Amino acid sequence: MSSEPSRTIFITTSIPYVNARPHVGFALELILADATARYFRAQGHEVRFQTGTDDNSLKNVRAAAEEGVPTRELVGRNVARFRELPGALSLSFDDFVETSSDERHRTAVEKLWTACANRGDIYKKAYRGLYCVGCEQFYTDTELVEGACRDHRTRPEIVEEENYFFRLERYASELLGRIESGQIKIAPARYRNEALAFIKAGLTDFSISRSRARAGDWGLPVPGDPEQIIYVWFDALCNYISGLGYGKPGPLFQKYWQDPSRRIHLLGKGVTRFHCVYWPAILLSAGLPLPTEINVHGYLTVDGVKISKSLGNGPDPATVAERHGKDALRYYLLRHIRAGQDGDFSLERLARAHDSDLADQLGNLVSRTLAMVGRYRDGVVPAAGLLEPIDDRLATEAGALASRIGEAMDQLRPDAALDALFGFFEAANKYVTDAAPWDWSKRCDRATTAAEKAAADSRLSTILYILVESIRVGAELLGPFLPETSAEILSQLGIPPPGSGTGTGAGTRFGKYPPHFVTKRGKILFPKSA
RNA sequence: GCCGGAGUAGCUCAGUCGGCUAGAGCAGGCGUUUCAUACGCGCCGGGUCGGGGGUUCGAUUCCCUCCUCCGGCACCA
Repeated sequence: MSSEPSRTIFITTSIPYVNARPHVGFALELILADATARYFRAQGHEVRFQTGTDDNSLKNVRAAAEEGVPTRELVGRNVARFRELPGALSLSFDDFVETSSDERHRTAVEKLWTACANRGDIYKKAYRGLYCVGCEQFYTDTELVEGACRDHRTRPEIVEEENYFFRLERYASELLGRIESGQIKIAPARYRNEALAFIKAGLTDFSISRSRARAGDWGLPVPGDPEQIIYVWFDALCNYISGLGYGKPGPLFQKYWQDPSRRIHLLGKGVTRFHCVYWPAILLSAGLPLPTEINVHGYLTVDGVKISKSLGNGPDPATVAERHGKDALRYYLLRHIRAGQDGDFSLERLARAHDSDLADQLGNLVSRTLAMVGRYRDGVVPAAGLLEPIDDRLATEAGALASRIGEAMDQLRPDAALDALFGFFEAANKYVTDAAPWDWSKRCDRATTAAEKAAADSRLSTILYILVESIRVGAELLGPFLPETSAEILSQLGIPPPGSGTGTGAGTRFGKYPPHFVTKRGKILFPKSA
């Protein structure tokens, strides 16, 4: 195996606006990103995984107004809920950008604006629109009901204000080329097609500022024109580079934005246009590198019903994780919500996945194996003797696992990776049945000659070794997806925690771990409730 | 309206360039093992592959049409 050169990877989630507490829909994105980041780290890449919150959204202002609290207060309260997520969901992000309070962000946005302005891509133009005073919002004709605002039943007035515009049109052909050539890889393909169709339909310059009044006096002011607030999308998209210190470029920005092998954005299908069109155009204008991959996931329904932040019908991921287990939640979201597709979240299905996949297949496999090592070998893993075909088959499958998972993860497909992993655990369970170690133990006891006893004993040892080693390899590979479970299994196998022992990469190779280490039967994995 | 997806066993979905008796997982039924978290393993799926039409020796897979659902074109993870 040739060792791949170590490469750096930058991976982000989109940043949600914080008008409410986080729900499972966003947890999906965080967990997808986390598993991906952990996977690449385990592969020896230098990874920086960043997330954050979109504090400056007008939706936050509205939510605060409805509650009658200052925007700052509402944002602060909800940001805190998002910040609790890493512990609750085992997230391993390296940085968290709060757009309303992070100095790095403010300086980065200003710098980005200035860079685009210096390029001649920002200009002032009158914006005319139908404005509802009650909503403090502009509407298009189609959003109105018989010419009136549906909330206030009043006819909006025509309001005109000067805004700054971004010369999006200038970048149409360049964007087209970058996407068609695959320099920006957009997956699934339908979102790539949508972006292309959108660009081909003709791009028009878009407004990137609001009057201070229209922005609810919330957000970042335009450099040199404090009466204008920067449009929240220009602001929010910038978070990706502000966390790397774009405002004051240093080694971090160089390493993870200028030079990395991959810049990966994970996002939901609702915000593809901003990421596939606006954001790359802004970067082109500022003379910066573009994302290499834009990976789009679908939306979650809950028991078949659309999640709505304002309705608050999205389950709180922290609560679900606490009640059903973090790894059970991670597992459900990573495997049973198929990559790039919409999916349904239900506690029943989560419970079913927990019981039949995690407890019965994986947990029980570990349990029965350690029980046999305990009973037949006093907890000490024996060395293998000669391998029979049945042993070879499982060993071969174990040996191929890493590359199968690698193929899936290179396409950012944790669901496919877990398919492979759990298919392997299933094979290991079949192996137990077929190899029937208990038979060899009995044969050992009933043996009438020393040679017969030795043969049976050796066969039993081989089976146990194959089993333990299979579980070990599986557990190593499980790490990015179910970190706690992985660590617990390795610990029960008597393997020292990462950093002190098996290391990465080679640790997923079958047959590498030496025998004679002592297992420590621990707690039941995924205990079932009833 | 235009563009793009999707409609396959009770549920969730796979099905490469058209072709062996259309598959998997879950749920359910039957059987079986005993190392194990009553867990595992084996067997059981006659489903008009949304409807209709067409091309073809032959279509779930190509073409047309219709129906249903969803998304984009009109600032939601």
